[in-house]
Amino acid sequence: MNARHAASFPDDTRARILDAARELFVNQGVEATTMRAIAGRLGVSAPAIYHHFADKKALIQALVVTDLHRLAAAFARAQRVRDPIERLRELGLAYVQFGLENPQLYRLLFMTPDLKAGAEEEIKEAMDATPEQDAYGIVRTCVEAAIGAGRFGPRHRDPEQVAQALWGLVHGIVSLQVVFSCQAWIEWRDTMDTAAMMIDAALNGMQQDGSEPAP
Amino acid sequence: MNARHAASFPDDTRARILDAARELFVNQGVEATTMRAIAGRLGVSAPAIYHHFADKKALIQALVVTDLHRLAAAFARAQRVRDPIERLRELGLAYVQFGLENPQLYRLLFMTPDLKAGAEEEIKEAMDATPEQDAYGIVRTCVEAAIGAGRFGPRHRDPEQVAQALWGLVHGIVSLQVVFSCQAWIEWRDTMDTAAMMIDAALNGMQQDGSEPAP
DNA sequence: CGCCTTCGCTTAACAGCGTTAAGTTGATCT
DNA sequence: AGATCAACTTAACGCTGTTAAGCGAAGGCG
Repeated sequence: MNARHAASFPDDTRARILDAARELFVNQGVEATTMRAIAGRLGVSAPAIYHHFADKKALIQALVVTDLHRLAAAFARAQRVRDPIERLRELGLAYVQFGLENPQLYRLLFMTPDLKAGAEEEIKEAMDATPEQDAYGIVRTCVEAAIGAGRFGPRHRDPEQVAQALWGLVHGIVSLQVVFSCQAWIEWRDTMDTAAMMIDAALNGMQQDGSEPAP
Repeated sequence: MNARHAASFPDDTRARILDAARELFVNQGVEATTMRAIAGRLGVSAPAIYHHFADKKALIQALVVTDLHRLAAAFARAQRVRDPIERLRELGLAYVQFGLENPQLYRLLFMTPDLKAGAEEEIKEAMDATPEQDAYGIVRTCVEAAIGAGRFGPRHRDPEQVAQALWGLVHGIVSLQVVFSCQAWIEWRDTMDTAAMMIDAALNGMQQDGSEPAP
């Protein structure tokens, strides 16, 4: 028999490391979480992790690739909306809600530079392998549908650019909140309200021509 | 005489520490810059810094308070535009340009959480002391002018909310670029173009009513 | 069966980090 | 002159991510 010995599950150690790391990262942040803490939670020593991941960066990257799918999953309900403009609106709101509900995970996925520096290939592969879980691809496809239906003005014919602009819009509103919410010198309004207002304004504005509105 | 001895300038050491720290932070990032490296650049030992700043966080915060004014300075040209809507557009473009030209400084100012956690009071004081250097205040004032002139639709009567939404819009576009520009699986468009397109769309959208555009 | 490789893990250790403690120097104040 | 204090030094601490070396059990193979 070439089955593994039944001391425990196949190679669940790698998966258990990822789970422990995710929990600690989400609860106390990435850089506040030490390799020793992750290992300690599993009852193993810190260097044991290095048998499964090259270093801390690789561990984080593996988590990022995995959890990018969670965002796409949060898009499920929004994707059922028929009208492409309405669908874009719902996708944007779902994005903001995802970020507000998982601020530390959001930080990990979208606000940590240098992190994805060496993982381009893996991310691309993960996206191509399961396109229904590629959040950016979902948005771009939706933009393409809106453009194809003639819903956008002449300045908004490039799906890539429009998708990037809309992503930037919602990402900015979420990440401002993540970074500055503790700053009381700004009278913060409810983030979901602000996001809804701005998404509607942007979508409305893109449905007009480039012509000036009445002053 | 109660004048200082003339061995060197009054207490320029503190200023020299800030300058060295800024240069290293901007060139290699905050966490890649060590206290020993900052001190070494001045020819002093690392603990010497602790006579001028409580810890690394305080050093960074002092730098943030100082350099927030640089952004306001970048707003100077845009503020000369008469029309409030046009002025908002130029402010947004200036913001994006500032971020793209100083990506590491931008990261330091606007993308580093926990950093400003204990510095609320100082930032607020710095803003109140020199309101013409309060970048957020400039934008909010401009939004108030646009609202006062009746340029915005009924859903956009709250200057604070509109200012936050517009800030989020430009911040998102800049920070996506800072974090994801190295990711080649996205066909990035020119950031300034994307920003201009989206700023115009949002401003246009806010100038309409909340009514639906023609499908 | 006995050897021997390989895997998964251990303990020990290293270099580097931010930071603190204790001592030294030199200018200033009384 | 003697005390004081700021500004700095060197030495060291505890922590980090990471590497080196070794150890025991599992499994293939003659």
